[in-house]
Amino acid sequence: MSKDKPVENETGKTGTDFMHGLAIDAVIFGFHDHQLKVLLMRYNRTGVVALPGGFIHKTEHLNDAANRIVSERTGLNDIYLEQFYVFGDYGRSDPQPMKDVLTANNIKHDDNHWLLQRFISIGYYALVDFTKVVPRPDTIFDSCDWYDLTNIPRLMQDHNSIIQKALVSLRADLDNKLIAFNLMQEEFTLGDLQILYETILDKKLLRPAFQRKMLSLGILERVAKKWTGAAHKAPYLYRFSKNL
Amino acid sequence: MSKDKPVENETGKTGTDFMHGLAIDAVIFGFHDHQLKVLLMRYNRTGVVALPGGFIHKTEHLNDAANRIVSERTGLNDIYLEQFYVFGDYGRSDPQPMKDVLTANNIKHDDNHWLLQRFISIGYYALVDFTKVVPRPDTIFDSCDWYDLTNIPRLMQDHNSIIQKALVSLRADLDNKLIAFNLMQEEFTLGDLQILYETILDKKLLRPAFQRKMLSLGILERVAKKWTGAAHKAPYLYRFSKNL
DNA sequence: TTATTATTGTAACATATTGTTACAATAATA
DNA sequence: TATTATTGTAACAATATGTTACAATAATAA
Repeated sequence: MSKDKPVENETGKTGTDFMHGLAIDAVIFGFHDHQLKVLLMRYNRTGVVALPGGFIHKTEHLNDAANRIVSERTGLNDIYLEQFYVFGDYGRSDPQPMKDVLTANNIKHDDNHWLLQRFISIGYYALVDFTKVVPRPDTIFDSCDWYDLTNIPRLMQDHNSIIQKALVSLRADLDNKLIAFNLMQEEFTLGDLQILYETILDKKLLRPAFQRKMLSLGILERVAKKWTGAAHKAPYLYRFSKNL
Repeated sequence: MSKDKPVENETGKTGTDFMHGLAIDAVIFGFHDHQLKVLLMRYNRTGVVALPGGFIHKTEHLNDAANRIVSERTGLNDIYLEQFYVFGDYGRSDPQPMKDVLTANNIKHDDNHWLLQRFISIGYYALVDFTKVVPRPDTIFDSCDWYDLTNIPRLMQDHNSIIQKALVSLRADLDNKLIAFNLMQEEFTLGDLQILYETILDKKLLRPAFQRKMLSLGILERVAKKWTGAAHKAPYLYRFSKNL
């Protein structure tokens, strides 16, 4: 979980510290300004944009690797993470964009370089508090930033379809697991929460039914404080109750 | 998808045709005699029992590999398969049982043999028509048979917990996807179907509600024929309608 | 101070879904 | 032809969800 200078090993010629042929790609969702956001890496010289990802150390638990990768990019710990699919089609990874990046980074490589071989990639999605994230570039890509989900550029390899599948999984999980709160700040109004749900599900919800449902879950704690606001009744603030 | 004599390569010393460090484990569910069954491999000499599994050819799609592996063990094609989790803890695979199997099979190996290294395993579950399956052993394990889910022995590595996780996933999918039919024969009564649901979910269901729900799905086709039976009203036979 | 305005919290009712009881319709057997 | 066991489904009850309505604010403007 080093947030310091990345070690040489991570891009070295041998890469002997990592398992080969296996990668993790992370779809890190945030929510801000009525928009779902995804954290993406960009190599400015070539313009290649990709999902944050990484590899699994030879003695590292898979889920630990996913945590480490997401922590390194966001500066956060204890992140909500969910494995959602394994992308393993042969030929899914066109090596050319990575080749360009390596060249531009002055990393020696031939066509047998392990980063240019076939990878099977395990997809994780993460839900984070947008306001707490400090995006950090990695060894290979030199910028790391939020993109509106509705405005994702053409990404490296099959990363566009990975995002789509992550979104489908997030929607399916929304009703079963109680995970939307991971995208909110600590305290929020039911109105905020409704906008989040509407954005994720891409459909309008009726306020009374939504509030009734959320409150009946018994996982929201009403905070005594109220909102400072505008010319109308102030909404209550809630927080996710850890008492369950 | 060769159902013939397994090729030397599959267990050879080099295994160069397969991706290393990655495996597929398949939880193949069947249903018979009011019981959920799982297909398991056994090496009779050492008594090791394990899930059917296999590896991914270097140019093979991941999902194709899963299909191939399940087809090889069951003799079936067009099998319902679902990726459900990736098992990647370091140390999840105690190499000793596999070592014993290799030794007993007279396969030359030292501790660096690729089959004794760390594997990350992609879990698939399969739903098959029990009556259509012809279980086939593989290169390493010399028998392949059904076990009652309620009576699974101690399995190799973490395979017991893989089965548990598969069952949890199956239960979760049961309401969302319409997959239970894959465990039935072509024609079945609503009573049969209810017993299947009750067995999977491990709880009693009320008949009128269950029938109403199943019929309202609009995916069941009532077959004109009726059941030959006992001293009471004969139930209708249904089949899953492909017209949707 | 007192309307005005916009938005919140929630009651009240309507509709839909699911749970439960009841019973007529069989298909053999006695 | 009665008996028995089980099926198909109607009928009602209990919940859950969708919708309308409205009182309760929190600022602003008169």
